[in-house]
Amino acid sequence: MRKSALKPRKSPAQGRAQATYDAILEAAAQLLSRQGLAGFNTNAVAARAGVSVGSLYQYFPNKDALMVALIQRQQKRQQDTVTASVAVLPEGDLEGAVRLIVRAAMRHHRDDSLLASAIDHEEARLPIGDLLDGYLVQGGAVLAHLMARYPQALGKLNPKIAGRTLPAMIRAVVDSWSNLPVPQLDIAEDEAVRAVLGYIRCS
Amino acid sequence: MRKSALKPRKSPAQGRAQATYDAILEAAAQLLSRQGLAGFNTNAVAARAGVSVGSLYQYFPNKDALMVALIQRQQKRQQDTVTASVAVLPEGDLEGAVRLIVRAAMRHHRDDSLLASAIDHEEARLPIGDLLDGYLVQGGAVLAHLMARYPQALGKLNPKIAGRTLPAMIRAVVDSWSNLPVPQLDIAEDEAVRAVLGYIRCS
DNA sequence: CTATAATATGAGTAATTACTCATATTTATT
DNA sequence: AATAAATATGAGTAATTACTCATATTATAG
Repeated sequence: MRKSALKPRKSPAQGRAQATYDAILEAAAQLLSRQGLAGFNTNAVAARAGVSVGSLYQYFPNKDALMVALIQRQQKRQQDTVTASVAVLPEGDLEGAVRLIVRAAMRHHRDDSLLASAIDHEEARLPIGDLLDGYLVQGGAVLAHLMARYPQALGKLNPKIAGRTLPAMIRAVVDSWSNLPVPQLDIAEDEAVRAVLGYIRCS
Repeated sequence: MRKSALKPRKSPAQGRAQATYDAILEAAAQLLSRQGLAGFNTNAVAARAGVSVGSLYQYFPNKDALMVALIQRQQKRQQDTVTASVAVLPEGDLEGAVRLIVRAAMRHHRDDSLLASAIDHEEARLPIGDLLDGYLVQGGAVLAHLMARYPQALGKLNPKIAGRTLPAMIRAVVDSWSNLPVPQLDIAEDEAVRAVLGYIRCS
C-alpha cells in the first residue's frame, strides 16, 4: 500500500543534502525523458543519481511524492524559460513575438516530450488539486508580460482565461505536429502561430 | 524481457472467442479510465474481463500489444462518435456546428479523461509509427464532413493540415478547463469554440 | 576533542506483475 | 459418436520494484 503523504519528508539542511536532493530529481527527469513511465522506478532513479535508494526515501516518503516534486520543478523551469524569452520580445510586432514564444515551446518539446506527457498523466492521477497548476502559473506570467507590451492588440483579452487557454493550445498544436513519424516542425510552428493569432484577433 | 511483436497473436474464429477478445479490451479501457497507468496490469485486466490470464495471452503476445489494440479500438470509437455527431449538424450555422462538435469532445472527455491521457503517453512510447494516427484519421473525417457543409467558410483551409490542428486544439482547450479542481465546463466550451472559430476565420 | 545530529549506504523483503504451460472444456468436422 | 481443432483455465515462476532498517560515514556544536 502506498502512503498518502505527498510532501517531501525532510528538507535538506546541508550542502551535500541539497546536492543529493537535486541529483535525484534530475535523474528522475532524465529517466522519464528517455523511456517515459514504463519501467520508471525508484531504484533506477537512485542509481542514475549516483545515490542509494535509502537516500531517496530520506527526502521523499514514496514514489508519488517524488513525482509531485518533479512536477513542481518542471513547472518552475518552464515558467522561467518562457518568462525569459518573453522579456526580450520585440516592440510592436505581435506576430513576431508569438512566433518566438512558439519556438521556445518547440525547443522545450524537442528536449522533454516524453517527460511532459508523463507529467500530464501523473497530474491527472495524483490528488494534487490546485497546489499544482502549471498552466495558470506559466500562462499568467507570460500573458502579463505580453499584455504589457502589446496593449492595443491584447487589451480585450481576459488574462485569467487566455492565460490558461493559450499555453494549452500552443502545446497541443506543437505536439500534434512534432510527434509524427517524420515530424513536420515548420508546419508545427506555422500552425501554432496561426492558432494563437486567430484566438487573439478574432474573439 | 518483453517481446517486440505488437500484433494480435491470433484472430478469434468463434463467437465466444470474439466475446473474450472484446471483454478483454473493454476491461482494459475501464481500468485505465479509473486509475490510469498506475497499477494497470494484465492480471487485473483478465480478472475484470472475467477470463483467465491465459486467455488474454492467447490473443495478445504481450502487454504492449494489448495497449496497441486498445488504442486502435479507442480511435475507431472516437472517429465513429464524431462522425455521427457531424452528420446531423445544422445548415449554415458554422458557430452552432462548432459548438456541437466541442460538446461531443467534452462528453468524451468526461467519460474517458484518464484513459485518453494514458493512451497519449503510450502512443508516444510505443514504436507504432504511422500505423496509428488518431488525429489524422479522426480529424480528416470530421473536416471532410464540415467542409462539405460549410464550403464558403472553410474553403480556404487545407484539410490535411487543419484536420490535424483542429482536433488537437479542441482537446487541449477542453482538457485544460476540465481538469481543474472545480472544472469550468462552461468556460471550456466557450474557449474551445472561440479557438476553433479564430483559427478558421482569421488565418 | 567529544558528542550529537545529519546524511548516506545497500542488502534485504514483501508485494506486484508479465508471462508460461500442462491440462481441461467447448465447438466443429466427419 | 469419434476425432480433431479451438478455446479456456489458473497455479506457478522469474523478474521487477517500492520501501525498510541496521549500520556506517560525515558534519556540526559545545
